[in-house]
Formats: sequence, C-alpha cells, structure tokens
Amino acid sequence: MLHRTYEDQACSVARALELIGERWTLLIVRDAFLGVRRFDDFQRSLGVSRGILTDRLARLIEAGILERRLYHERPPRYEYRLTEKGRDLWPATVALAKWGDRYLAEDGPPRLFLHRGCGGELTERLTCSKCGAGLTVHDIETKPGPGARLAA
Amino acid sequence: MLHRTYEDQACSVARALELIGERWTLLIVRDAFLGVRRFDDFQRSLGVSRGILTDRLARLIEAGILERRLYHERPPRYEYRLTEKGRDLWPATVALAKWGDRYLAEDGPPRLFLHRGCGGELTERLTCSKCGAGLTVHDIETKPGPGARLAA
DNA sequence: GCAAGAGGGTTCGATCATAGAACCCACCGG
DNA sequence: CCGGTGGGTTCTATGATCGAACCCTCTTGC
Repeated sequence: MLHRTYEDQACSVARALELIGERWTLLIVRDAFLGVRRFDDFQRSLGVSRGILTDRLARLIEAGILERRLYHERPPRYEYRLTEKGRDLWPATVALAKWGDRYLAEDGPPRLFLHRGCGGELTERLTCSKCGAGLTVHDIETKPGPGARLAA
Repeated sequence: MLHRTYEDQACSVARALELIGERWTLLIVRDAFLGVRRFDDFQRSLGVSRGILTDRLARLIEAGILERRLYHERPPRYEYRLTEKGRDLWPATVALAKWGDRYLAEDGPPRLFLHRGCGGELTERLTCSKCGAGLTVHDIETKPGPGARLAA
C-alpha cells in the first residue's frame, strides 16, 4: 500500500480520502445514492473501464462502504448496495454537489434534491428550504433540474 | 484534457471532482483552511513532490479556488490564499472530516472545530452544538483533538 | 436446438500520472 | 563567501488508467 495513501497525515480528511479519494470512487457512491446497483449499470453510467470498476467496487466493499448481495443464483448475480457507513457519506456528497451547482452549473443544477412529500429544496445545512425540517438521505427524492442534459 | 475529466456526466459532483478530485488537491485546500500559505509549507505539511505541488497550485489558481499574491518583491515571493470560491469548499471539507472522525479515527478526532468565543463544537449541519447558531468558516477556530499525533 | 443477449467479470498493451531526488536561481545574514 | 530560505524545474522509474477484446453462464426468442 505504498501509493494512494496519505500515511503521514493525522487528519480525518486525509483518512477519508484514502478510501474515497481515488478517481471514480465517489462517483460510484453518488450513483449508488441515485439507485444504481449493478455492475453493468455502473459501467454504463460512468463510462469507466470494467477493470477499474472491478477494483473500485472491491475496494469500497473492503472499506465497508458498499456490500455485495446475491440477488440471483445460477448464474450468480450480485448487486452493490450502500451500507450505513456508505449512506453517511451523503452529507459530503451533497456538499460537493451544492458547491458544483453554485460555481460550475451554468444552466442551473442538473439535479434537484427535494424534500419528499413537502417539495422544498435541500439546503447546504441539510434542512428543507420550505418547512425547515432537518433532512436525511431517506427524506429526499431527486429529479432532473434545469441544467440536466437532454438525452442524446 | 483527455484524462482527469468526467465529461459525460451531467452532474455537479462530477464537475466538482474535475477540479478538486485529484490526488493531493483537496488536502491543499484543507491546509489552506488551516492557514498554510507558502509553497514550502504546503510541501512539508503534505510530503508531496514539489513538481506535483506546482501542478496542483497552478490548477487551483486556474480554477479560481486559490489566488497567488506577491508578498515580497526581489526576489519575488508568493503566497497562496483561498478565494471566496475556495472558502465555499468549507462545508464539503467539514463533511468529509466528520465522516472520517466517525469511522476512521480510532482515538477520536485529530482536530476539533470549535465555535470561536462560544467553545461549542461544530456539528454536521454546520451549527454550534452549544448555542445552536449557524456557523461559517469565519466563526471557527480549530485545535488538536484527542486523536492528534504526538510530535515525532 | 441454436443464436443473441444480459450479467459479471478478467486480461492485455499503450499511455498517463506520480514519486522522489537532484538541480537551479535570487537574495539575505553573518 | 557560505549556508539558509523561498520557489521553483527537470529527470527517470514505477504505478495507475484506458479501451478493447475475451470468457463464461444462463435465459429468451424463433
């Protein structure tokens, strides 16, 4: 484990980035939040090479962020789901998305995070813009925003 | 710009990671939040090779996250400071640190984020655990926590 | 009963990025 | 005139990634 570590850092950001700081890794987690569960779906969604995807999924499982479940025997078929540890990456993912929305989304957010049932938007403080409730990943539904691309 | 992009993704997380998703980049930003400003200080703090640091600083400046200021002429000496765009990465940095504290810090958080003057701790919702106020990067002071390493 | 497709991978060579060390230059202080 | 500080650049070896091809096991349609 010589590379991809930041071994000299007594810092939780560095520790976290050792697990999710590699290229593609956090995008896999984001896709998992959006409901992607299968190898080929991740691969198509991300456009990553299959070898790298195999590596990243294995690493996320080893880190306890994803778990692999058999959903069909003979032939064995697996799906990948977030563990609680993985779901707890939600605030970090949201924070990055909000920053990207603010500075990098010319046409507005490509995806909206809404308080399910209420319709208010998720704020950076993880509250609802309309009713003010504190929100968790379970209270959210997403839909394409103004910056979403039209399908090609 | 063939690599290090995620060009097919209509997603603000992907857009953000194109700027800060490379190895070392977010750690440079974290150091900047902690007050590091000079080339050699970043280099010593991170242990990154000087060539990579040059590349990352240039890229962060191009992205508008850092700015380079002359603080001494003849010989020219520069310091690197966060712009507002850079300071707005604070919630994302905090979210990652909190996640790392929860799951990866065996001896407790290596660094504490405290409400300056009040002494309460920063929560994941960016509020003060003691007085409940909403906090920004300007209201925070940090100090070593229980998981901090003793100097070697 | 045979071909095509879905699902989940592994393997390969070519290219890219990174690490680590050495080197460079301008100035300062003693 | 020697060493130290600040801020870089350049070098080679090694590691990571890309993209494409390949493999195997079922299932479905015809």
